[in-house]
Amino acid sequence: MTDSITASDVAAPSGQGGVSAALRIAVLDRDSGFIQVLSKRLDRLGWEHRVLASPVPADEVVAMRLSALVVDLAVLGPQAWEWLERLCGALPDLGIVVCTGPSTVAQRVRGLRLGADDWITKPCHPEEVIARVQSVVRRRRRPSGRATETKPVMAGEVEIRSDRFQAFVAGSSLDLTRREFELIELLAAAEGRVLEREEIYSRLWGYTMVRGDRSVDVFVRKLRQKLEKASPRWRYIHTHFGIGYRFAAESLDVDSVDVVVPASVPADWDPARDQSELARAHEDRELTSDAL
Amino acid sequence: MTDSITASDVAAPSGQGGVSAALRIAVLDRDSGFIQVLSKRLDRLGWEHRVLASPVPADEVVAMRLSALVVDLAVLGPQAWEWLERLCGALPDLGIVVCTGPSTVAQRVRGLRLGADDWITKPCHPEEVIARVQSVVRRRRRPSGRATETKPVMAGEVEIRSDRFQAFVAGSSLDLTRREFELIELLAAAEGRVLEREEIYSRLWGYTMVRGDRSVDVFVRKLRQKLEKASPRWRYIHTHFGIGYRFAAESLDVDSVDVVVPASVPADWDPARDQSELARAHEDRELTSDAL
DNA sequence: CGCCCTGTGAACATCCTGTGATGATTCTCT
DNA sequence: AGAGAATCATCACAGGATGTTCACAGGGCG
Repeated sequence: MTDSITASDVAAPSGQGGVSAALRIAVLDRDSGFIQVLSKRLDRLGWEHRVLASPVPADEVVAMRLSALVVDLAVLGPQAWEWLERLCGALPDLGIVVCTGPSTVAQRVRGLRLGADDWITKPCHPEEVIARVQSVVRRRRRPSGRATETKPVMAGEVEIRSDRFQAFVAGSSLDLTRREFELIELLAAAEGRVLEREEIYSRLWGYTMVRGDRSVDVFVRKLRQKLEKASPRWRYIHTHFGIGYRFAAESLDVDSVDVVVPASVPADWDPARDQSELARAHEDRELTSDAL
Repeated sequence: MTDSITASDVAAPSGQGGVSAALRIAVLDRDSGFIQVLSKRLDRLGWEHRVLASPVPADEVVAMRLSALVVDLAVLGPQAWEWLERLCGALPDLGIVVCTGPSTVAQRVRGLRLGADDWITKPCHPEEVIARVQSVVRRRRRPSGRATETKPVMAGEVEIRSDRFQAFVAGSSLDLTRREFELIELLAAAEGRVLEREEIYSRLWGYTMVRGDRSVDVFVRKLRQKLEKASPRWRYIHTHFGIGYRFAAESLDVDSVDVVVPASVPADWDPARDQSELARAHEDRELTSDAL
């Protein structure tokens, strides 16, 4: 196996909910060199991460809402097995990657049997750690689907529900088509920022807009019609001449002078989504270019 | 590696639904010594297994209905990456463990990124291979553990009983076939969310849907027919054009203006994770109690 | 004042879904 | 093992929903 690896080889096919959406992981280790190098990589990936120097009770780990945990068993001392077992029992959905010094086959087998998802032997390349964490999380994610990310977005009178691919006003559906929904979702996610036509087009259609294409305008019109019919006292999509469109719910009622309600999201919303996908291709490229 | 591992140490107590329930795996390798030793272990575990000496097209792998595949990339030759990628793409639910000779970090990262679930470097102990396969499969299986959940799900007039693989209306069975039942179960479990065709397909068929496949539609139709016949005053499966289907019981009766009853579960429902967690810890404990 | 941009409606092409039928495969019972 | 039934995979076709493109009208901007 002497193949050379190029960026295109490794670049992952950009899936919707791609594997490399930003993850949240913790590293339980004391090897400062390892931690430093790994942290740097994690930063670049845009993953939230946290370094722990000593064993943490399961409850606290729960509270961290991690996707995965990288742990050096050496830190745990003699109670390593017990701790590992308890943690795996308490958090069956947590990805656990043991990354530790030389070990026997028996130890590795035991760790894996106790519930660890992978076992890496130090010294190891941080990139491999990341790849293995991704692999573990990828497999973990599939079942739960998007059950977790079902946060409705509100703006004015409309409620945008990604889980239903629909927008609602007072409980009744706007009956949006796929593209219409993608459009309102995109605009609403921009939280009042102006989006240029080109950007809208490339995000929805996946390729760059050719000059003179009126598709975006047409869909904006259709959306406006449906919004107007369902929620006449509000304006949602605002034209910015020569630039594009901005989404912001504005009431037309006289009494409420200037009610402006930008698209809002639940408090614990994770902002990194959009960027992460872009960052991803980027990331992958870097990953393999320098590495190895 | 000083510990000696004997089969009895690790051999799974023939648990009924344990992690080590019999798996079905294939080994794609030509290293006769390795194969022989591994096969012997697999026999003792009671796993169905099959040795392949040369790359097999994805379709055939599908037909084998495997839990996992252990593969030595050396067997695949230069097209190893391509083959791996295609296989992972087609069978997102298949556990893939690469077990191959010395490799670079880059190669391992690449393999994992392409969809492999683990990567073991030869020479390796067969017990570790087995433990890693189990680890991969354990993670994969979690969601589908329906054996224990015997809570009937109600939606409109239909009652879905996972324990009987049937749905009932007013006590009489709909006589659903296996696929039909899996479909209604999947849809109902989504609790009113829209499921995309691709997702439905990959969850029911286990591999990725090719464009133009109408299987999902056909089964939706069959389901609708049976539901319609048994419960004419309700609509259950709703089409979302260009996306997929959504399950929600809606009454057609005029008096009840807009009765919408999303799939619900009995009041005493416990997000069944509890049980599975318990079950899991249990298994794991057994597995390791004697070992090492 | 003229140019370019946007709003609008409609025609057209395309894609998607519902449906019935057919052949292949698997299962069951003898 | 073999016949028969049940189940599944696949196809072709029709109707409808959706997306795309066009032409024209109105309005902002220099």
